[in-house]
Amino acid sequence: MDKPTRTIISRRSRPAKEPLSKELIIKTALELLKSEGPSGLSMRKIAKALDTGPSSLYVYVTNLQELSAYVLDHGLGKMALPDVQEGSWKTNLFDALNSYLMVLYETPGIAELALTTIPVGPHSLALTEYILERLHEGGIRSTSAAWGVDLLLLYPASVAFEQASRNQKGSPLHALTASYQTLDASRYPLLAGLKDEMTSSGGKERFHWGLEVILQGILNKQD
Amino acid sequence: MDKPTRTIISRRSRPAKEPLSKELIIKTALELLKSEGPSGLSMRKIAKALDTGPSSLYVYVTNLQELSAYVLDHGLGKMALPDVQEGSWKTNLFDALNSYLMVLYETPGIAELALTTIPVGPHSLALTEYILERLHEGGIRSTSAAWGVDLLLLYPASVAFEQASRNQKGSPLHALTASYQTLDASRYPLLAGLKDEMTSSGGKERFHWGLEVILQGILNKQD
DNA sequence: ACCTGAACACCGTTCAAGT
DNA sequence: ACCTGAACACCGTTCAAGT
Repeated sequence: MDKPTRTIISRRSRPAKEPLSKELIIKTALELLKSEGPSGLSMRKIAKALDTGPSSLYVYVTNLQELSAYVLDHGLGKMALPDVQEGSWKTNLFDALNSYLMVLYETPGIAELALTTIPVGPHSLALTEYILERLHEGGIRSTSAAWGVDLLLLYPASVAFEQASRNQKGSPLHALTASYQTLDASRYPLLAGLKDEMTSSGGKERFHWGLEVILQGILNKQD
Repeated sequence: MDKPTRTIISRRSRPAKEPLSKELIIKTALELLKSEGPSGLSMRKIAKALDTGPSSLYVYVTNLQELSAYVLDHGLGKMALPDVQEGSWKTNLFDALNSYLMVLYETPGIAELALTTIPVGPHSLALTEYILERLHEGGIRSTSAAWGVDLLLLYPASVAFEQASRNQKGSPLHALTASYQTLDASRYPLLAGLKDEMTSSGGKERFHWGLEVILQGILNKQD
């Protein structure tokens, strides 16, 4: 996350303005994403925050898409992957994915990136590798493992993103809730009957349930 | 929902230019989304296609977000939900989700909407209700059913969206593939070993596998 | 009631020009 | 080599003004 080595440099000639760098751009972008949400992630806003023009950023970064991938990975740096020595493979797997979820909750903009950006970068890869290791320990390997990771990573991202959409005030949540309230019970009887279960985010319990479902399914399929 | 009464009007005075309407706007928007992809879904482009200014659209539609929800639902109108009389609940469930997937494949822009837009509207609701019915037939109900639908709907959308990202040429696919090729086998040994399975889209087989996993998981969890 | 022009406040990206 | 100003080609949304 932090690079404390940098602070030692401190040339006297420049008062506060650090020189531009890829690292600094990514960090600034992530801060903007945290403070302003998805719309904060714009070349122009990042440039302004760094006190330059937008064109200056293109020296360090190819385009916004690439920058977004870096920001995603940088954000994932906060994850805590549990010590392998401590618990069962399953506990560790769940804890890792929970840590992933927490990062996505904390900075909802990252959840959107996780869903729409292809995760390259060391932290994404480390998480994937970690999950593959746990699945391997649990006896799940090869194709099952490869396809399973996808499912296991997708779920937290979508849960976090849905939450984020729900918390936006201007968003279509109102439309959704309104629509569920108005639900024509004769046309959609089951949906109408389950509307409370569907609308409620469900919290930790629901998330855990989903992971269990996926994992049980994977285990079941290969026997 | 739909106002079919309108078609009867047909005044001779206007040669080809239909009068503006919510329906027409949604249809035009969907065509643009099909032909130009996600960037085609813009108020200005829709307006231009309808030979007006963007401000005219706001008479019929609150904003782009709301319009997107309508476009999503309109696109889902092409789904074919299998006749309940014919097959087992499981076959019907899989066929319905496959039909959903096909619509999303055909118009990749819709996949992105499915992932980022809260699905209100008759066709979305009909699909949800249909799935709940099949699950009910299969003995899955209440909370399991409510939470399960979420998982079952999420999966096709993400599969289609991933595919769409993969097929974009300018996209980070290159970066992904390159990154997977360059994968440091000593740092991420399992990932490196599975890179072919992970990169390949896998097609129908993989999709079916994923649905089975989710369904098996749900069935397993409630016993 | 419906439509429009023009404006406001934004975007990403490029490129010639400066230091 | 690095940075910048200015421009290009776009956005969504609003609103006074017209018919």
